[in-house]
Amino acid sequence: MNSIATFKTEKLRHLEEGCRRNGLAMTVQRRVVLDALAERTDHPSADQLYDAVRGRLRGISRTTVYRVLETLVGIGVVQKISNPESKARYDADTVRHHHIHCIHCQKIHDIHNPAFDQIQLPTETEAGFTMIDYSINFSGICPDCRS
Amino acid sequence: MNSIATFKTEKLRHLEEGCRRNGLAMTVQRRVVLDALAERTDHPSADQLYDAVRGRLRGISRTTVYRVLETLVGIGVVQKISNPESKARYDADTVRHHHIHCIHCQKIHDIHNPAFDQIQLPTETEAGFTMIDYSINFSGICPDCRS
DNA sequence: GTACAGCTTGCAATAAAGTACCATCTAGCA
DNA sequence: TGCTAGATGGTACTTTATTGCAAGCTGTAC
Repeated sequence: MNSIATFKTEKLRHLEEGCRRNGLAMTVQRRVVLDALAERTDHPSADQLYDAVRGRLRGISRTTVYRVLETLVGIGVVQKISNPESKARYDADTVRHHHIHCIHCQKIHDIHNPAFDQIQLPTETEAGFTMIDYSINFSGICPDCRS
Repeated sequence: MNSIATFKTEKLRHLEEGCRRNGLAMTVQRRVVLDALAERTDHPSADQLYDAVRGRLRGISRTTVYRVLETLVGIGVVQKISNPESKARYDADTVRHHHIHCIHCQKIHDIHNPAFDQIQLPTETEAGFTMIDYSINFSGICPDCRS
């Protein structure tokens, strides 16, 4: 019943494998940042993650958190979420899923619904892009903001 | 054959109506910023738009461009595009359409394809959000970056 | 276990993107 | 034409992100 713990273990293996494949070191910082991200579903920004991580690894620097996140994105262990705010938000879940964001408070919630995964991904658009993946961005108003 | 000119005229009417409805003034700055945005399809950032607009309205300030864009978004004449970069990008096209962005150069291209507009928009998700709209974000590699 | 090479980190400085404040100016209206 | 609310310009500042470099740590070879 501890699905977060399972997910974290899985992500850690993902990180080990990614580091090995890319000749990168398995540092404490990389482990801790990934761990902190994997246990939340609110798609935090780099600074939010920095705040969370400072408590558990004294002395870690803000720069490192930014750099680690970029590295994790680079090796595919973490993804950056598309959002209309002016800052990066991260997600440890890298399998295709979708998001709904509240237009008032900018909260982002996951949508795992197989009905939305049936979109026919064209191999080429009219603009000549090579398609890789897609994700649906729903916009709406969250329960907290509806009052 | 001058569809950009037609679109600009249409947007200008849209702006007039939006200003009237909201008790806002029709300033030159608002007109020029909207005009500059309406003639491009590359979803520029506020600073890119500032550069474009400086040439045609001497003395316009960066602050004003940022403010005008927020106002235009507020009255629904312009929209902010969801993107994984850490800056806002704007679009004068407010009817539902989708985007593909190049993971290398961050170029964003429009996708107007009725096949992608058939998604069944649930009235409520499991998270209790009230749904408003959606947009599909495709990711891929653009022709220029494929070399 | 020790030592080495190279990647990583921390810190400080800097850049980029966005916001706040306030005096001045302008659009819209009588 | 003159008045008034609201908008702009300019500056200062905040937030978010990036760069450069010295010191430190990871992974490997012995």
